[in-house]
Amino acid sequence: MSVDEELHERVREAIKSIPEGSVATYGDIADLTKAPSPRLVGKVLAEDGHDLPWHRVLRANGTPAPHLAGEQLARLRAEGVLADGDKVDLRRHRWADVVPEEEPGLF
DNA sequence: GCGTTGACCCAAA
DNA sequence: ATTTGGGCCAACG
Repeated sequence: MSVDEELHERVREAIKSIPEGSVATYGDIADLTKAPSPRLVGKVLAEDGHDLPWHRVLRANGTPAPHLAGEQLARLRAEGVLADGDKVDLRRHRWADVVPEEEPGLF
């Protein structure tokens, strides 16, 4: 297995792990999977994201990617994730609960 | 090796 | 809030 393929799988796994009603940013996934860059996450989704809950992946500011905005927002709305216009409340829905990162105290 | 093109991110103006 | 510019990584011609 090449490193590239493992990364590809890790990214997919991470996205599969996003619980319903929660969302994550490309940057978060990239960080969790140790991806070299968030762009790679986008590429993976573009190529092999058809069977993944890609609609739970948003950009850093809480807005979905331009071309998917309509579909993505519709799906999220169906899961109970309401958005103001195109922006989703990351503070509310961001997937940070089950992240295995060490928590430096609080705040 | 170089220029282009992305489901990106951030800081500054 | 929007635009601009820089950084980022991989794939393609």
